[in-house]
Amino acid sequence: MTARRRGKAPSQADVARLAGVSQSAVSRVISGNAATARIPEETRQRVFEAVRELGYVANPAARAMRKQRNNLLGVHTFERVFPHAHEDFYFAFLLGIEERAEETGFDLVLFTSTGPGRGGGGERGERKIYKDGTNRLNLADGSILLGVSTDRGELARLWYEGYPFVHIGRREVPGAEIPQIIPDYRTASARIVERLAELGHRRLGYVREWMEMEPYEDRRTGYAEAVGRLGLTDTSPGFHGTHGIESAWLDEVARGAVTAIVVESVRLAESLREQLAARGRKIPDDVSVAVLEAAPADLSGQWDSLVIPRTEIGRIAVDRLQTMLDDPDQRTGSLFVPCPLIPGTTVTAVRE
Amino acid sequence: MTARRRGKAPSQADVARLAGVSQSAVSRVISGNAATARIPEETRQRVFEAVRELGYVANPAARAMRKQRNNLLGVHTFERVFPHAHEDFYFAFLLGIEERAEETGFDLVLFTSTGPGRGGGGERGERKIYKDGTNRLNLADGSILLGVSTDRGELARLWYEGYPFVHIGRREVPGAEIPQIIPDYRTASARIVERLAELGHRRLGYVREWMEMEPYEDRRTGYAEAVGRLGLTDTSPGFHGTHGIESAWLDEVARGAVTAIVVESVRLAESLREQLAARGRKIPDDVSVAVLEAAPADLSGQWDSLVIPRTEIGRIAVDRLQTMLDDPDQRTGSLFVPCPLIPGTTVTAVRE
DNA sequence: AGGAGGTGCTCATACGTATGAGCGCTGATG
DNA sequence: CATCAGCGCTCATACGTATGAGCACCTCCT
Repeated sequence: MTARRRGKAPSQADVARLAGVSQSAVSRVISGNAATARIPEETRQRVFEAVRELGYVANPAARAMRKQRNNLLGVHTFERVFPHAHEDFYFAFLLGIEERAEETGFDLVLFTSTGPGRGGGGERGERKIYKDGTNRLNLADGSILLGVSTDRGELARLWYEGYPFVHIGRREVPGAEIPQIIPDYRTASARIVERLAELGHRRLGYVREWMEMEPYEDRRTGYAEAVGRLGLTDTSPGFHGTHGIESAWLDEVARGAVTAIVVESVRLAESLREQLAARGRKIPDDVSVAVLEAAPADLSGQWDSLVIPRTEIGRIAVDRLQTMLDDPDQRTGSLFVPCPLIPGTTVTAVRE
Repeated sequence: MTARRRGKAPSQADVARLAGVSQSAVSRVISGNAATARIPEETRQRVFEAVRELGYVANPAARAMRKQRNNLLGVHTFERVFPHAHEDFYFAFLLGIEERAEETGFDLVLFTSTGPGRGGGGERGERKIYKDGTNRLNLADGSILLGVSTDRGELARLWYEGYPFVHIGRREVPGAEIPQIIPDYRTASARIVERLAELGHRRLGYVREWMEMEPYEDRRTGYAEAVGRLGLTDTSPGFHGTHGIESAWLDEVARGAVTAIVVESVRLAESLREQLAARGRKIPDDVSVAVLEAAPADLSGQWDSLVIPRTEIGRIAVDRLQTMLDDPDQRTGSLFVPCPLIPGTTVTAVRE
């Protein structure tokens, strides 16, 4: 390696000078579009020689400006990644995203500058896509949005501007058809009901969380549909709005009014177990219970439940995004990803 | 928002047209260097109006090309981040990096494209900085290097080319003075020895890992120095080269030849505990033991040990890098970060 | 009246890369 | 010998932004 302009990285022009060719020749050699190149081996060697000598490496900014690609995939999380990664929330998604990005030769940008930063925004650390008129996202060719987006307006604008992105998880935005990749809770819930039916259960119950977010809606419709389709009976007081678990209903369950219960979260399932125990009833001996949620850590509980294929979803998100990048017109719609059921010890055949 | 050129993001030129000014005026308004701007409020408003109307947002590639800054900080790990994050290795570092990046308004690039990717490289998933002549790192203004770099040559080249980076952890490269940020194992080890001395211990032992890496060297010199300085006695067979823990030496320990032992890892400490137990000796009743390593998970063991302030180190790395960016000539040297000792239940005053 | 100094912009250019168009040359073909 | 294809390049330009230089106009002062 020899002389280099002080403080400046060498450019193709420098290489060209050294190799005794034009800058455009250098460009052709390096980003060798062999089809249109028409540069003989000997010249190529001279150029590579000069490249080595100067330690030339392409300027990504210039390259990005010329082509319309960076090979950068953005990851926007609406909160900080790592504290949550620790709690395994974003973690598995990121795992899949990273894997797939590596496999396809992309780098990842974590948009941290969009946070409240110095002085701006609230303590909670919520991140905005648009911040004082600057959308940092378009630094990347496209982005994956992850987490709970509080501001539907931002999503709408992003979509309107034609920026390529996919949203992990369900988020309906009126007037915008944002590409989402969604765990198929609906089918999974239905399958759980089908399985209970196969095991002879006819009278089911459903215990819901208090939240009204889209993902829960899906579970609820899946359950309701399957119950209807299979001609089963649903006797859930909570199904139409109650928050806690009504003790009157629990008494009925204890009396045998219901043989299987579908529950929206492990938290509620644990509570259910206690309350039934207080009434002298055991799971699964007296009542079968399946859970419609599974954080990885919950596996220890041995609940029969569905599993959200987080890593897989991360990988899929990357692929989807790449499809969109390759063909910008193709606005791919939403994609549902099957959620496998994992067997536990809380569901058995009905005994009567 | 109205007409926009099909498939193209609006540029300053478009805004200028709409506002009836020149492109350079737009640039001055937007990246308002108030000092040289000389644009009256009325015009500014017209421009902002046009910006809003078109939904203009700056093109980061062009901007990056013009200024020499992206506000992008690279994070290069020599292996995949997330599988390890899970084991809490990279995790705490990244936590600090992310925090500090957010606070200072930088985005983070995770260099994933540098991995073996499609077809290239080994199964192990090792990542290279230089890959077919392209150094992706310079996509970012500067980078933090994290983990075990196998290839010193890459570091040397990176340094030679004047790219701003800091290396977390110690890595000596002949001929290159790479800026490192290093847990101060040496002082910490010395402090542990001092503490043992204060507690009345005079005859110490040291049990070493088999590895010969720089970080262990630091621990060893710190220990040796302190022992010398305080006039203590060291009777460690392993100190000059043995791998396992010699049973002859353990017998001596059991006979009371040594009252306190410093160990390089929790793994070895656990083993030590067992072997002493087999000889009827207990920690700390008969022998005090301190550990020179602490993965977060190890805290459960209640060993007296040092703690590596990983999050803090991540934050410091970001700040260091920024200093280098602000003043490119200033090649900051290495920085040692103090490692606090955390008290456990395995060290007590000597009893005799 | 004439100059000085300030205001409100515009002009031109540079950053580094990629690429369509084109130019001069050589060798083959009719 | 004229023509023509193909080779091995070079020229020129565009991408979008930032910025030093400078121009036209106005106001104020002497």
